[in-house]
Amino acid sequence: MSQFQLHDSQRRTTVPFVPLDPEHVRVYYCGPTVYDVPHIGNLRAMLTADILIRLLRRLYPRVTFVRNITDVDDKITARAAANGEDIGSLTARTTAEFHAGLAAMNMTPPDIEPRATHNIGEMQAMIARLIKQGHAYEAEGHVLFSVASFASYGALSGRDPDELVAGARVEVAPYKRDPGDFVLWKPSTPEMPGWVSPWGRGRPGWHIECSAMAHRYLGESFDIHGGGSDLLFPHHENERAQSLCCFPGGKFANYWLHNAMLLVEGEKMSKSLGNFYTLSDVLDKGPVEALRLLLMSAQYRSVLNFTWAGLEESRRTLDRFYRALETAGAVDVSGRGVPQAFLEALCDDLNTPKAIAEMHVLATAALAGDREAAADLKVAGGMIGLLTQEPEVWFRGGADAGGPGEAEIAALIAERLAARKAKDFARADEIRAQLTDQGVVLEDGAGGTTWRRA
RNA sequence: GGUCCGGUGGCAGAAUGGUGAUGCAGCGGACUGCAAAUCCGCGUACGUGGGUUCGAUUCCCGCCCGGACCUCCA
Repeated sequence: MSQFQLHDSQRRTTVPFVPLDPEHVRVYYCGPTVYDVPHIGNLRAMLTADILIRLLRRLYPRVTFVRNITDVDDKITARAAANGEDIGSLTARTTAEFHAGLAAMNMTPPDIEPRATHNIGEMQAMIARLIKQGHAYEAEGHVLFSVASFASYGALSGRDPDELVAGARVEVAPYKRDPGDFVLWKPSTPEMPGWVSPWGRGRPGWHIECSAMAHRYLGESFDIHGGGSDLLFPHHENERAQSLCCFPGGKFANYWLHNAMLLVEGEKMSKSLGNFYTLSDVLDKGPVEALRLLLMSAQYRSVLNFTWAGLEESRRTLDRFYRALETAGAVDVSGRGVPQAFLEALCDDLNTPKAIAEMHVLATAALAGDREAAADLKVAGGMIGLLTQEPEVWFRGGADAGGPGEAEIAALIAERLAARKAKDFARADEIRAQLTDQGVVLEDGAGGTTWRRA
């Protein structure tokens, strides 16, 4: 078995991955706050999780993948109000869109997908325990976590708590004992979502939900906790503080994984700037598989610059891979192992660009007639959720493909063949040009004329 | 301002203390009535200034530039 090594954010280095229990690897990922449709930045994070889980499943007998849905949050409340929509309706709709989008992207679904609103009791129990243990305090209807009570606060994100306070630009609420203290529970006005609690009707702070759900489904210690690098501080730092203080006997996450952000045409993409692309924006311009490949074209810890030219290049790369599979014809891949060089690339901290380069090596061999290489290519692609279609479907499109129908194309090809036999090349070229204009490329091969949609 | 990450050929993007992947694009050729696809061949890179070393793109330091986080964000 290839040695899997992973970059751990806390240790700030790449280390061999050693599971707490080799028979059962446990992973927690921060999922979406469901107030809007998924955008390509969300998708990059979700895809990083997907590749991680696919690899772990290849290496270990059992993997539990937990990814939450945050369905109570002030952004949700605000959006629902802005839409004049019921909160439950908004979260149900956006959750469904999220699921549909990830399914379209061929992403591995989580084994458990807990919702914050279904775990309020777990959160309240943790908060009560933190208060009892002296790590949290009540103030003006809020419950706050006391940063000063946790000696290693800042260790995950590499921040010095004292400097944090000095440089803090946050507006410090007067009831905080320490500017770095963060909310575990906060009071709700009657029109806001709220739950009865020992501290009054209120709602949870952002960070406690993940601590509570991770504990409930994975226990006090688990293997990997992941999310976007923007979550490193304060979200993950705070989760860690809460969980370790609540359960001092556990170690919470053993490895922390953070994917880098996405740029769009060289610029930062963010909801607040409003320059983000949703999945459907992308699908208007290219096949979903091309987006999937594009998001894997940079290693997850590198900033990825999303461009339309990049999407097109990814589509052409898939053309090449599918061409290689088409050239080989039907190959038997049942029981076939994952190609070693490809697997080793993934085992090296999920080095997807290198893995894709190995697929190119296989494609080159397959194009030269090596059917074993074609089978390897198919298996490698399948492992990372690519090359799942038949080449014919990729090139010619399914029943819903636009442009001229198959019968029409066949008739034109027949007419062109007759013209060529009669040396009427003007008419033959006219037909080719006509089809090219309609997005259909003709290819004259030894076995006759074939076609594909450009 | 603080903390952290990164700067590789026209583009994307890996590895590496000593012949620098892979793909796209470009150029030349083969094949084709013309194309497409494929095949063969070619070219081009290590932000910058020092240091360590027999030798640095690779290690160390300064500088410049870009990005992330510090505030809702994947």
